[in-house]
Amino acid sequence: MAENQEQPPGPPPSTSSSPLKSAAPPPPPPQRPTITLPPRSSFETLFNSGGANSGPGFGLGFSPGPMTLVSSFLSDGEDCKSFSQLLAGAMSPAARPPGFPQLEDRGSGDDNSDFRFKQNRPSPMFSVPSPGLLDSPGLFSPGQGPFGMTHQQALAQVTAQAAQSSSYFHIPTEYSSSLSTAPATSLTQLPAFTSNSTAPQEMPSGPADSGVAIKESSDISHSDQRSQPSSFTVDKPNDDGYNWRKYGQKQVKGSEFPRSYYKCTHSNCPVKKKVERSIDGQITEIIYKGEHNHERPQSKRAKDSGNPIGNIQANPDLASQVHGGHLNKSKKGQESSQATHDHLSGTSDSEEVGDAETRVDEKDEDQPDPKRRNTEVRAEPASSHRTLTEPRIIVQTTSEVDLLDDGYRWRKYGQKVVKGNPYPR
DNA sequence: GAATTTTGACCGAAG
DNA sequence: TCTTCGGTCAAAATT
Repeated sequence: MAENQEQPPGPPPSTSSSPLKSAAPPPPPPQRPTITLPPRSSFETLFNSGGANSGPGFGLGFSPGPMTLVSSFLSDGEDCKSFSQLLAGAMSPAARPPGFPQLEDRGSGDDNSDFRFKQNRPSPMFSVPSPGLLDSPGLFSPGQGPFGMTHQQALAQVTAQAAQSSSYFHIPTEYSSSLSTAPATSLTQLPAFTSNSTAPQEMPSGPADSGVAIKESSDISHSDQRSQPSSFTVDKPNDDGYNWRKYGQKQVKGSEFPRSYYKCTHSNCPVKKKVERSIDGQITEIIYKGEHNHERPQSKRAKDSGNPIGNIQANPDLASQVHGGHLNKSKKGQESSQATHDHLSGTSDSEEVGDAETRVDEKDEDQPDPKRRNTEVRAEPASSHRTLTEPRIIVQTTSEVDLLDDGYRWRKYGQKVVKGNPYPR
């Protein structure tokens, strides 16, 4: 993570839009305020912090004070500027357009080739505490604007937000103590996706996979993945306890990352999932479709592993709580509800989240197969800066519900006999 | 030899 | 009707 954030936001190579090339070390920007995060990652800290006070595996004592977080941003800063300076630099509209997350600005010469990079990458400065900071009405309220407050106020805001964000990383005792012992079924509630989101959603409720592996990917960022033991790195999309077979890969337009298509290898199991991952293997988006019609196969790793991580890997519900779900529970809850609110209110113009959901949902619900009804649940930061460490999770369930009996009124506008399908659409 | 992954081609939907 | 694009297939390659 730190590496990512330390990555100088210089202009991309002039002629290529390749993300690989864009990762090449550009010359350091001369005057941009940069904040170098401590080498210890949040995730690593999570597992190591607390020392004697922390529980096994997960740092029960991990609850850095707000100033710890704030100061951690500053302590290793290359420029050793004052916080006020940093704030001024980071928040200056002269240096930052309203979108703000342009600390990784590729420079004025940047063309659209890397727009996704800018769009999806978090601000290095604020990605660690929480992208929620980006949504802080105090810091970035469009109404007030970044200059509606003094630096002291901004500092207070950041401090408060950091304190709030620190709670994201606090794992309740019951979770941490049950990590190695709790059966999968004991943690079937889906944080963030169910408890806090008010969006119309239909969580998978199949016999075996009521949770539909909300998250199996590592939320560990780049440097985290490198620094963590291999058991921490969940780089295969089949670590949710189910067995998947990749049946395709495609470069999707609009995405710089290839999308992989997986099927559940269980016989007659219709579940598929699409995984988008970045070049370095980090999952940026997962879309589940369907429901497992079988029990989750026993994970060898889960059985063999004595450490809680093994169980986490085999337990997507738990993983979702530890990797993303609980760690991001509050955050994602906010984000999800925010997105939902924006979606429902139709007033948001900041992000395609709501609209995209609507589009996809309607599209899916309008699928020709009358028995198919897909509900998509996305957990995505309300801010438009989905991070690599927070892969977008989309769950599309397929249930045996009559499409035409979904409470809406549908008008048939066409029918066609599809080749290979005896039934007209 | 089986299971899995890779990859180019194909198909259908949508504009 | 044509083009584009996402999803899937299936043969080859790999594990």
